[in-house]
Amino acid sequence: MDRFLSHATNRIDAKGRVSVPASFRGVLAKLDIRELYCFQDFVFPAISAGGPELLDRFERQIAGEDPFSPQANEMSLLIHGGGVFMKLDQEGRLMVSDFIRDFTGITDEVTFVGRADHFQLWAPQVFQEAQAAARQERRLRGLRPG
Amino acid sequence: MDRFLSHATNRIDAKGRVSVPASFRGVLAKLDIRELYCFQDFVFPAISAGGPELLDRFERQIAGEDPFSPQANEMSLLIHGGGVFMKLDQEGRLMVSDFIRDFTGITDEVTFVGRADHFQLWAPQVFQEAQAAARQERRLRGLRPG
DNA sequence: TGGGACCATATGGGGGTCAATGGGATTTGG
DNA sequence: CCAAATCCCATTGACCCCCATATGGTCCCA
Repeated sequence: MDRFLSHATNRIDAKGRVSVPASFRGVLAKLDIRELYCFQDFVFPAISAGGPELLDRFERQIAGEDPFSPQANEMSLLIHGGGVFMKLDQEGRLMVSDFIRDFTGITDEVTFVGRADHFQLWAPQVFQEAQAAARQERRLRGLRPG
Repeated sequence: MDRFLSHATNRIDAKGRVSVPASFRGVLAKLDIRELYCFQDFVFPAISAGGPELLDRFERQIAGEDPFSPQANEMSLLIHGGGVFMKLDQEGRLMVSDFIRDFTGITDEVTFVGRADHFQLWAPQVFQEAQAAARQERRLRGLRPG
């Protein structure tokens, strides 16, 4: 597998760590990603995580604008100020910091959600509801799959 | 790490000092920056800090304009009149002067915010609000990553 | 076909290391 | 000579390396 798919929920231990699903770790290994760039998602209350090239992509987008413009400044505030590099420990776990908890509402469990070229960290219940809402909206618009 | 990333909040002690996050100090060491050039941000109520070459860059931009133009005059007023050099003490702390407090509203805690080639000092709550506003604006514009 | 060996993943916790913080002592500058 | 800044040392707590245990699934063989 070469992309992040499906979702899984894992428990946070007493030290505040959580295991990244093995299938996701496999993708990370395959893409040779050793450090995760994590940032606060622009739409959902979730943390998005992917390789450093995610940040590169954002920075290229900024570079296209006037560097002194308020738009560029705002964008930097989000992707630099709102982003972190994180490392997994030897067992493939990551620390669930306040940076993550405050933004997502995560307390004792994390739902990992695959998004092809990156994955996300959600509070389980929030994810369920967002998914249900998305399904509902799709139904209303008549955009059924198949 | 070769650039300033993420954010962290530290407490100001009884003597008015605050620790610069270790990850930021690591970047400073890597770039061999011993003295910080600090100035009042052009957009947000925050103090920006970086190496002396930041000032050089501003001065080069001024040099490119008519030296007697209102723009050049204004720019100089901001980067010269609104800028200072600061040093860290042996433990990597800096004094939070009135220069910083008055402009940012900082009282007893400082949020350090990475901005790639420099970092900023914010009042924690002001930063939270500015970031939320930036995210909201981005959402309205419909600019998704990728 | 059912039981059990085997394996991979998730989880728990000890202990060392380093960063953040607090405060006394000394120097510096006005 | 006084106030503020800096040096130096101590304490606390968070994070990370390392090893141990639990849990669930698969495969093989009787």
